[in-house]
Amino acid sequence: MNRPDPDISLQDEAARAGWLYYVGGMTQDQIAAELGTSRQRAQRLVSRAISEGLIHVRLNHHIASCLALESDLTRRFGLTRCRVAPGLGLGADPSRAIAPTAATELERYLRMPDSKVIAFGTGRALRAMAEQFAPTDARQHRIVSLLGNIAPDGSATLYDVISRIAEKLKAPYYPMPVPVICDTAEEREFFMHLRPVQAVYNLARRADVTFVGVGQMSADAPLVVDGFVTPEVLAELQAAGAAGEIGSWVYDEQGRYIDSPRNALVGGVRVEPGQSQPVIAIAAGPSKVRAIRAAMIGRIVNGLVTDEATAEAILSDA
Amino acid sequence: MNRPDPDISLQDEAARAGWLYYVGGMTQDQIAAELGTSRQRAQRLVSRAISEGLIHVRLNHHIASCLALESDLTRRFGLTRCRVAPGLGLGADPSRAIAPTAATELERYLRMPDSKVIAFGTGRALRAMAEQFAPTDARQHRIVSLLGNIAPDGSATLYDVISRIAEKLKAPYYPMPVPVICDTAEEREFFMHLRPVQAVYNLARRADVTFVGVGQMSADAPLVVDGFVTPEVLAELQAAGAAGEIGSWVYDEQGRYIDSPRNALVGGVRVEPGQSQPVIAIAAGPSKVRAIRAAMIGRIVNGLVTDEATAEAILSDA
DNA sequence: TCGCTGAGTGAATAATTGCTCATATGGGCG
DNA sequence: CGCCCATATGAGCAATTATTCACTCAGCGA
Repeated sequence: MNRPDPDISLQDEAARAGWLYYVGGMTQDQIAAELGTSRQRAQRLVSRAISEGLIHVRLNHHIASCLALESDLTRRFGLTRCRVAPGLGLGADPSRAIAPTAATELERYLRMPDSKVIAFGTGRALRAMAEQFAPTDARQHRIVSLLGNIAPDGSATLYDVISRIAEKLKAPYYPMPVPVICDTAEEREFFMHLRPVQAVYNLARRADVTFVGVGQMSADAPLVVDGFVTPEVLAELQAAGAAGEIGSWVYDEQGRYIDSPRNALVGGVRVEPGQSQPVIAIAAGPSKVRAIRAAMIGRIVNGLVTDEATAEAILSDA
Repeated sequence: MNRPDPDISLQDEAARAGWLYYVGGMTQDQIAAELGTSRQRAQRLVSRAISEGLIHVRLNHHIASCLALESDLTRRFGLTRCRVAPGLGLGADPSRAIAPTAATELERYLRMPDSKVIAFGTGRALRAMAEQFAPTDARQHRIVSLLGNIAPDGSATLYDVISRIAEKLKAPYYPMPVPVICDTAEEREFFMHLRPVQAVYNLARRADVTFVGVGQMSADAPLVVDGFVTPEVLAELQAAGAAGEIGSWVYDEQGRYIDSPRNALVGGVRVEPGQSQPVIAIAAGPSKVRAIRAAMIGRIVNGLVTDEATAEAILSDA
């Protein structure tokens, strides 16, 4: 990722190949000639340009049915922002489908010339968004994490959405140096009262805009998959009426945070319902329908980026 | 272009096919299945999505050599903005190469929340830009033309860059209802003193940002190609030291407007040198090198979007 | 009504692309 | 010093995509 020279020029070459291919509409043979290399290599450069996210493809047309869903959702749940991306069909990863749309939404805020505090949760969808948006110089903003970055096993790599984003923007960023989930209430107290944690905490609470993922509470819950809760605890939460989770804080069908000892151990900021600033959920997929709807009912979030199938499901069940 | 229903849903379908193809990475067979149509048709939808500009491809990586050229140009000519797009190789239309980059530049201003007056010249490059940028709701801005829109033969179609842009933005726009080039000085006087013309004129003069094309004065001059001046007049202008033209106003090697009777007949606004607001030239191609350099020397423009080959040529001759 | 035009369609085919495999290269490490 | 692993390369081939062609059909003016 950051070896000094050869990698840089390789990226340059890949970017150029991608440019010639997609913008110039040239064939790989022509590109090979242009770059003075073999067709093989040209092909590999182009595919690298895609896989490394050097090339962006966006849709420049609001498909009517998506627009209709957006306005239905906005009306139904009183949202301030709503974007529905066309679905990619069954079997495709919904996170990927919404990533470009989410990235566009993020860029809206990044363009603003005055300094904003932008807060992020975690999750696949946010990561995909982070990979999609175009690097800009947006150092006027501050990027802050809502969640602790200390995982149970010590590895923090899974959750560095914000560092990726901040690097692309050259903006200062504030990770939350606490465990995602503490072992005891005392431990949580201890961490949350540390001076630097307080600073980040306050920054995150007064964020001008917040982007969050939404976790479902079914068997495939990210909390379980990523090892933050055991299946047993999940069962308890389900019994207590859990419908979804945002930043590890679990809420019920009405979007009210549930009163569980488990919630009391979560490090990081709890997104409070009914905010006036935008709180935008980036989430899609059949298993998340219930969780997303509950979050909107409880007004934990007031904005949504999702895909067509999910939007339909949310509306039809409602 | 605007038949009522079938065309709309066709565009929708094309957009969806393009989305599935480029974002979803699906094969045309899969798309055909998804859309319930033949592979043939899927292929045609995808290619339509491209040709109608529904799909946008952008490069998410600053190629090192382009960055270097940008900073060289900025330093050398004291520019406020400069973007250099990677070239598309010999034989390709340079306007197309710079269009996506120019569109990105335009979008920078469109995102601004407070109302701006944005002025446009004409030309192939601007047209290409207009086709590339993403429609947004930016009705806070006003779009104004620098040039007259009455062509010698009465046809105005070639020069409706601004209406296309304004439509995409749903923004109000102000064409300049005067001839591009008047027959006599009296005619020009007459037109320019009409009340509505005055209004547009004043709007254009105080534009917050201006985008212009740059015309060369060689044998392939756009002024001649488009029939605004005869080859004889061109020869006169060349003899008078003409180096280039912006909005039909002809200037010399030092970027000073030349004192020719021909210039006195041009309808529309003359972009004055040394503006503090951004005046951005969108231009590339070997034959324009001299014209672009002169415009920057004379500070008629203080920003530039061009391609690699042109940037190199401008710097090497300087 | 008829014939024309222009856009759209499927089939066939040519061109292009992506993948696999066998092989080379080169730095790190015992 | 030599081995090994990771990575890059070119060839060949299968899959995918673009284009051409012959045909249909709706719209339209004579």
